[in-house]
Amino acid sequence: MSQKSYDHTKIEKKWQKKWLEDKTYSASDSSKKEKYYALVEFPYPSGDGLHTGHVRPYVALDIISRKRRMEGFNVLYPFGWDAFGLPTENFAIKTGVHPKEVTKKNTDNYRRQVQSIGVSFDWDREINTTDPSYYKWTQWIFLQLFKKDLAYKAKMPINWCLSCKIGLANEEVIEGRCERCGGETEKRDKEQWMLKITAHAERLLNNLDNLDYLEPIKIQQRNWIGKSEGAELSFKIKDTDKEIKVFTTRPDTLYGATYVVLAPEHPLIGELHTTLENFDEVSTYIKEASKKTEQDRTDETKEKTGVELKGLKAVNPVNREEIPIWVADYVLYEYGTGAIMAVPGHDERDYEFAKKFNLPIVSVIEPPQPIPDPVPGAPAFGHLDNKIKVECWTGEGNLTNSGEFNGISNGEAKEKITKKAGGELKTTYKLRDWVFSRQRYWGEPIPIIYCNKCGMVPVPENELPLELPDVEKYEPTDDGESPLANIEEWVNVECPECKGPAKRETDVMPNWAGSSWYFLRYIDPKNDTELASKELLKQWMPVDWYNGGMEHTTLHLLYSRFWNQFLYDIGAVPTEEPYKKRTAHGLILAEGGVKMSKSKGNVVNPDDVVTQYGADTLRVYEMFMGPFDQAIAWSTQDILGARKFLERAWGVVVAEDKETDEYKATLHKTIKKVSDDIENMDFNTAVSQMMICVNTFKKTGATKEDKKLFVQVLAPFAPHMAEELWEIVGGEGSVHTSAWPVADEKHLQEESYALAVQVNGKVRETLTVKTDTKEEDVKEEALALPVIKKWTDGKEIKKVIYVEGKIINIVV
RNA sequence: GGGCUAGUGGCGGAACCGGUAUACGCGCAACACUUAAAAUGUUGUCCCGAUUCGGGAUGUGGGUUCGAGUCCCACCUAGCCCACCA
Repeated sequence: MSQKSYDHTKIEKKWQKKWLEDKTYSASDSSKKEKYYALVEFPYPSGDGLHTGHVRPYVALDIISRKRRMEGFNVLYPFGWDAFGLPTENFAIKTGVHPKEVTKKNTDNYRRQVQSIGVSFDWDREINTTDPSYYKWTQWIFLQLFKKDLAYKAKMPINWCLSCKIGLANEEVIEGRCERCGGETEKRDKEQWMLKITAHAERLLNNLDNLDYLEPIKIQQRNWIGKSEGAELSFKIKDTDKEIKVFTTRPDTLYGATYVVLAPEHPLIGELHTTLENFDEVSTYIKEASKKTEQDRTDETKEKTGVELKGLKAVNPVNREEIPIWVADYVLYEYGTGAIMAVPGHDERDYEFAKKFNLPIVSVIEPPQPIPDPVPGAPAFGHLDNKIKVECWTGEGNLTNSGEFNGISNGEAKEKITKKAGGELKTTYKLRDWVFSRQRYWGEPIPIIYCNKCGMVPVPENELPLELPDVEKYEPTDDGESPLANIEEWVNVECPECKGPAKRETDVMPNWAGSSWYFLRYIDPKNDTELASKELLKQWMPVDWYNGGMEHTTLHLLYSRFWNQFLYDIGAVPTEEPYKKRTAHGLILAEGGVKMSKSKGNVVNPDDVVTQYGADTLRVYEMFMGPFDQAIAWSTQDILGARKFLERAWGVVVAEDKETDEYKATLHKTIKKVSDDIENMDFNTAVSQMMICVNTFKKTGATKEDKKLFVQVLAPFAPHMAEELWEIVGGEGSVHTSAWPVADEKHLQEESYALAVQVNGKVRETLTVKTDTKEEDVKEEALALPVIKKWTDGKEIKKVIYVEGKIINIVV
């Protein structure tokens, strides 16, 4: 009798143990089967433990991996830990416990939790970014970047987090605040390691066309890279030997430039301070601007500010006109050349600024008459109304007030005017180089040595890994240097080249480093001579399906594409792009639709659900709760529904076999729908179809062979229960290595169907029609129906529309 | 300000290419079983009117169509991403 009742605890323990022992989910490096590489983003093992939000993507790709195995693929579905990072370090600062120990504790807990959910990861390939045998290769990749001049040092106005005492990449500053701690940030000059991701901008952009990423992901990456084509022009500064370089997308409007604007950080301002008549006013303005976040500076709703550089004039390179120079914080130093030519007649921001400060507005492009209405997707007309549009025309048109260029189209004028001005056509990108150093402890040490004689010298590759030494205190020094700077015996080394005295770099890498290549290491996780063997890489790459959070679209996803492209260029990996297909999951919110957070006390621990209802219930619930790519609120009540479904499923399978075929159509429809839905990540409708199947079985009973088919379809979703049921119905081996069932077409074709009969588009009656009935016969039958007669009597039938298998519509 | 996504019962949601709106689940109600409760099972459950019939309803207002949740236009609301990109 015990076989008849569903005891999730016993069943789940039993099979998890067996799967681990049998290595049911190990990927084989020597299999003749076709490979399939499924990947989920490896987690940062925080002290809070696994989140219900982690479970959703892990289970989703687990379902795909399990289906692929049953379809005969050699599946690699690996897992690991992205364990460098600030929370662990901050915990160490507070408690003095070594980050290594904290990481060990956290990963052990995570591993236990992930294993309790029955995700079919290949645990033999587990990796950890903080393991020296792993970060040896992260450091190795850095050295290759350094050798190819893609890693360089630069004094950068970087974002400085006041509370973390750490430099942040632009990408890590969210609304002017530190992405990690939420603290205030300011701009500060600092020597930083930079990675030249911009060198790959064009490839990162172009390759997107041939990748199977969700469309919103592509759009977001394209916008982030932000390619724009224009020209670089130089304005001489009158009575000096200096000039201002500007970047413009509209060189055709050069005759309309009535002033030039520098970003507050622009070095020319300092260089010219002796000629400046109002230096005090200007430096006050600059100081104010440095306090503002980029967010504030670029907020369109805030009024523009600026100060004229009195005593200086710029000379327009085409008409020799002398125009004023301003400094204003709506111009960003990091973008383009940090200076613009302002054309208020044809640029909205310049127009607003000119209006406020009474600067001249010159029209050099004639708007077509009449001015067309805004077209969606056309160049911005923005918020300007029609009257203003005449004064500030941002669209296309022919040139006027432009000397020899009058009358030609502005498109044509771009190149010609650039040439005349002695400028250069240029493409710029919004994408900025990646600030790659952190003045912190818990990261990969940057393997560079500074020698007074030899300069920057890479640590010899045979000395890698350069291990992170133990420190007594984990806080950065007061001037913001890494805590490593305090360990003299580590810092002071011999120069590898001249053997003279030298010092180590004390900055460490950001935690994006380890995650930029981890998918390669899974392929050959224990290799000590290469980051992974070339043959194995060739066998497994690229990743066939990568799922992760939408929030990583512009950071991790771009960084790792960049690294992979670089490794491809130096011949270390076989594919230019790492991921063939990328999808994204929606967030899981707390009950009530708000974010789960520790401070709100509304975090759901998956352990509790697993204990009370079982892993299979948790899995089925998370797949059933709603569309996979959408954010959705947790509901404790609804978990019960998933559990009841599994109990009913258990019930119909252990029930006595019954010889009948009433259920066949439903069963085969289920096989087909679940198969298709998994591919489209429509897991919610796949589960609902299985529910329909169980409800049908409950009414009709089923044969042993057909129960097996159902158990196989259920297996990716509820692997433990399915394995137990497989044993009960006498299946051979493990259900997870059995062959994925195929729907029998014979049972999918129905003999007859219900046809809706409409009159004037309203359904009045349904008619049961045999599948192959001719159109005329159907029409005749429909018109003869008493209910339809009632609606058509005494009226003229104008038209009868017949859609096979669907409806018939009578128009009167 | 821009972009993207969405708005359907009391709730989560379903609806392929424009073709019977509300599948599936939760909740709720009644009934059965029970001394009772839980569990389970059965039935019902968009709204209005009067039953087997009729009318109305997919954020709002228009439009295209024999037919619109789905397509087009305008607007409202929410979420996410981006943000003076020269």
